[in-house]
Amino acid sequence: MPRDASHMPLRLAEAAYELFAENGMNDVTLDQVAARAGVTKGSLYCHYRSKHELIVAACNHYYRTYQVTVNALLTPLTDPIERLRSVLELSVRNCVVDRKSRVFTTDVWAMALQDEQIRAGWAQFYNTVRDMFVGLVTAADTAGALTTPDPRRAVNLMLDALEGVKIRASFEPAIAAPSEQEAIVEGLMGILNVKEEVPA
Amino acid sequence: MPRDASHMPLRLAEAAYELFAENGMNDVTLDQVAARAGVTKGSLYCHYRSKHELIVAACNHYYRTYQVTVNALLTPLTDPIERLRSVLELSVRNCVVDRKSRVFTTDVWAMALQDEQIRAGWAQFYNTVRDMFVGLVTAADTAGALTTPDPRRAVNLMLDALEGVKIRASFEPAIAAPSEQEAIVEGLMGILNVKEEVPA
DNA sequence: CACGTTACATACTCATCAGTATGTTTCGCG
DNA sequence: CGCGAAACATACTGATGAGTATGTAACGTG
Repeated sequence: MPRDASHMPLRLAEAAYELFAENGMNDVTLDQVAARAGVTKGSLYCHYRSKHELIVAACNHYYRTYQVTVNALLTPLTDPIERLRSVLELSVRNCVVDRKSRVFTTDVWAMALQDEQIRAGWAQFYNTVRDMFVGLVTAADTAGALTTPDPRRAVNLMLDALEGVKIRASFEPAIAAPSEQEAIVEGLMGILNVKEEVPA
Repeated sequence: MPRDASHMPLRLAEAAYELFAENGMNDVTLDQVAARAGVTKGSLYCHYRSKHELIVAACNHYYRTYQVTVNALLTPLTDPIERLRSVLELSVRNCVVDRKSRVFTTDVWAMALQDEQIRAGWAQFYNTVRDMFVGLVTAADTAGALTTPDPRRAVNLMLDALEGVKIRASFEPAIAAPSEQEAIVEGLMGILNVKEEVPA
């Protein structure tokens, strides 16, 4: 066996994610990615056979990182409503503050429209996230902390709003104000927490 | 004055929009745009000085078309709640059914992240749309059809969800089912129609 | 009906960048 | 220790496509 390069694929995927998330996938060359990882394009092609493969790797890296972050946040928490609120606060903060994440996911969405594999990857990631939220809502529901007749539907709408917030944050810097963020979290909680129906 | 070419800028902008909305801006060449408009690239450059200028024109064409469509829908309607619901139904149908609109706006969002002018253009368009919705909600409110303490905030959250639906529609074809669309419209109405607050 | 201006076409340049061909270093293993 | 395989570097190719240079056709005007 030659020298140990088992860390290189991840190293390259991270470098790719960083650059993609700063400048957009179209404006990043493989030379740049290789340079940031401390190698040259020739070496990059030892580990990925095309730019497309590297993009897929960068996506998977992003998905995994998200999962790890959320798990770390949830592990110490036990109160159902606190768990739900914490993830929402994290998510909103992320949408609003983290420009990198916005740039990257927006590019992924755009690319997914033309690319089956990217689309499937995002769909799977999104399903995982949705299942997690449905779990959190159901737990809060059985604990009596809220009442949601159709958790899955409510979670869908709430996640839709969350993605919308991410987009809007690109156009309205004012959204970054703490009071705005709180209000958004409240709004999202409101979507999940269906109160008594008013009879017509 | 030579031959009348006053219609060419619009003609080219329309051709550009069509192609951008089908294949994404990156995958469309100026030769293609010119060809669809029935001219050649040389002629295109008589009316637009760069691809960027053409993209801006395509955006403005899209914005104007949206406004015209909504106005045509609203003109004959008078009942406040019907006006609100109609626009929501149109918007959801559009998000869910019209792939072109999805491809185009997603590309615009991605581009806006790197381009001040595109960003400003979308921001202005979005403000107009938001103001329209705030107007519709306020009208429905004064008519007693719903109760929304902070219309602007509610409209923001509702529009966020609407954009989110557009994204999700790219990954979940099942969303196109009529029952799903109705449920989404109900959800959006729910965001706008804040019922009695439950005291803590 | 010249003549100048503008629309439009043709044919080119030139920069960019994904991908490749080929050489060089590293290092485990027989 | 030397040999082979994998990691890495260097230097190239080739396609693509935005933008340009230059020529021609249409048409209003004096």
